[in-house]
Amino acid sequence: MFPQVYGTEASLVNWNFLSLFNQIYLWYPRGVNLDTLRLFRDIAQTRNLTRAAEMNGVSQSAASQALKALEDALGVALLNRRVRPIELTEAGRLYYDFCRDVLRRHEELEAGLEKLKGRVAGTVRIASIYSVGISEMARLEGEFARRLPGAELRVEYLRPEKVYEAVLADRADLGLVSYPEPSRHITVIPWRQEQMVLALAPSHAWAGRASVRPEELEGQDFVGFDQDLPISRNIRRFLREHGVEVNWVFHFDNIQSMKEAVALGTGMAILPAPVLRADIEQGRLAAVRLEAPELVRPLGIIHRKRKQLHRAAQVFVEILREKPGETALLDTAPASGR
Amino acid sequence: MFPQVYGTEASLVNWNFLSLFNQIYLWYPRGVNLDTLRLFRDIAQTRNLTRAAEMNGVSQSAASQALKALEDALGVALLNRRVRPIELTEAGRLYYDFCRDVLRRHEELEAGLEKLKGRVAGTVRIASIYSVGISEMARLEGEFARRLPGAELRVEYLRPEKVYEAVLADRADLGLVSYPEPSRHITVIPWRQEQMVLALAPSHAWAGRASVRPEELEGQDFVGFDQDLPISRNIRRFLREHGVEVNWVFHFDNIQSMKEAVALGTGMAILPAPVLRADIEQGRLAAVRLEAPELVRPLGIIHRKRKQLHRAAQVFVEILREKPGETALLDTAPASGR
DNA sequence: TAAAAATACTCCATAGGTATTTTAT
DNA sequence: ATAAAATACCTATGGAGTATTTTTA
Repeated sequence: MFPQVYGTEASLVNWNFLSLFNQIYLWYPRGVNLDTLRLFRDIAQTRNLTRAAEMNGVSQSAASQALKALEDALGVALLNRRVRPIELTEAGRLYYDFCRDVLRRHEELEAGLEKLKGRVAGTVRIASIYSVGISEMARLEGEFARRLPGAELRVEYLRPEKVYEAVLADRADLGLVSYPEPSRHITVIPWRQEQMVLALAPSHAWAGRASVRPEELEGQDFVGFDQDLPISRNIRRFLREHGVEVNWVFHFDNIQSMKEAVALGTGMAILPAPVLRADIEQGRLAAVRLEAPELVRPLGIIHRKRKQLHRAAQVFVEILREKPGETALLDTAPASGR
Repeated sequence: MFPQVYGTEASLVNWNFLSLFNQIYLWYPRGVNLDTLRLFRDIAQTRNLTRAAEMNGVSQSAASQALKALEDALGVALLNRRVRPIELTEAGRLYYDFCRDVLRRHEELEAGLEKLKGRVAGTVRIASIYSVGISEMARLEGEFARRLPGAELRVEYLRPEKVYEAVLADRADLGLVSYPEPSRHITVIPWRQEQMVLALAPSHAWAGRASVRPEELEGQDFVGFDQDLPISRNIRRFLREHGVEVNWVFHFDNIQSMKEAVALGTGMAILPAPVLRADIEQGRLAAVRLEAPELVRPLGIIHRKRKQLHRAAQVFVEILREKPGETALLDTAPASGR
């Protein structure tokens, strides 16, 4: 708090017993904030650091350190670690109650503020890239409505840069993007990895095949993404690594155009499997598995750093993350059910 | 929260519109914790950032940044800055209530924990170096008793290193030391600067003088502090800078022994004025002002970093800091009253 | 022996400082 | 003109990650 008050004079001085202490006591100081309270509440409830850490999107190590710092700040042990599963001490119970009270009070505050802002606290505003897909969203919307019957979900489909813009300007609570890029203002929550497959015109000779090896792509006509998109770089690196050169016929900056070009037989394309589902079902396109499990498109949830997500938005994030990344590994066949 | 999840792959990629945004939006993210709540409460009460900052021991700049971060996190303005003095918005009032509720709840928690620890929440445990002096402490104790009639003050006088030890081990809430040294575990709150004066035997020829110039010290017999104490280095640097060489007769590691040596006429000494008061009054020692206003002994309050000081301890710190540093500039004459 | 928690080590984001500019009376 | 608040710029630190060790059942 007053770190460099004596900086000029006294910190040149070194009392040797002090440097000694530095070696004796090694600890991990840390600020206590709402995240800490949530974490401790979850630790108290689950009696499991690892799980609580996971629930709060941090590592087990971070949870352990936060806990230690908390105990240190309070000057009292909150958990009895001599037993498994861990149990709360008397002080721990007091602190647990404190956490719950404050967290509840904070929810009230949020509700009050949302009301002021003239919004229903239950409205989640999503900005999404086109290629996340309507069908996927419909499923999410259903689940959301089931869990929070009173709440509303508003989804806007935008070009990627507009998604970032909407989140930054607080016109959207959450953004769904591919190759999510954290920045000073944007926090990324990983969502899922979509398997990339080879999209073909249904009339193409390979249309019926079970899979294709990368080497077979040599010299084929290809429809690609604009060169400066991350997904394009990824694909080109992949081809390079397999020593394959393809014949780029067209480049587009959006998946819709690429699909059309492929459907017209202009060439083949490497695309995320989920975006092809409807087209395959309706016979407009065919898809073949590529023997390249590493070729995926990461999707992420973005939101403004430090912005406190309200309850409904948190629930939506939970729903998104519930089905872990592996939706993506669905085969090229029209994925059965959900 | 998930900072390097895509670190390996995607952060090599740079979407140019993102870097653009980084230049457009410049803000100051910051965690919200109890300090923030206290700060905002004080801002709301004083309607004055600068004053509130001061009350919380941070700079005006820090307060401004914290406030901005807070508004950002909440997504709503808390203050109307178009007027002076600043006034709260509707949201600001909501947040102010929130702050008070949480802060009160936190005090309850603390009280509960202190009770558990078997201590009265009103007991402040002070570890102090000897030379802060009994008389000074008596005054402080009186003021403390006046403000918190139920509370108890327990003072232990220790050697400097033991003071640090007691604070580190949480055997003391606060420590009073000279040349306070912040460290990984210790936070320093500046307290006051004690003017250094020339201590003489009452029989010494200079005893009646109003002041002495540094140059006059050349060749005099001196009683000094142990060489490796910060105060000793300070004094020796001072002499060196004035091109003066004195004749060191004895070195001691504590002020009491030095005073005795001086009283016996072994030599003169440069000592902090306040520690001499009683001896001067009782005629055991004389003191003369040194024409060296820069020669001071800084005193500081230390406490464990991140340790939450309880209410009574906070009050004690306030009392300590109330009389700002200039007690120290009292002349060598037996300081009149307070 | 396996699962959970604690610790070692590292990195970079950020809280907060000083200095300066902008804003409101 | 002046006092307060905001901003520019910079640095030390501490929050949180991965990797490893220690602990309990």
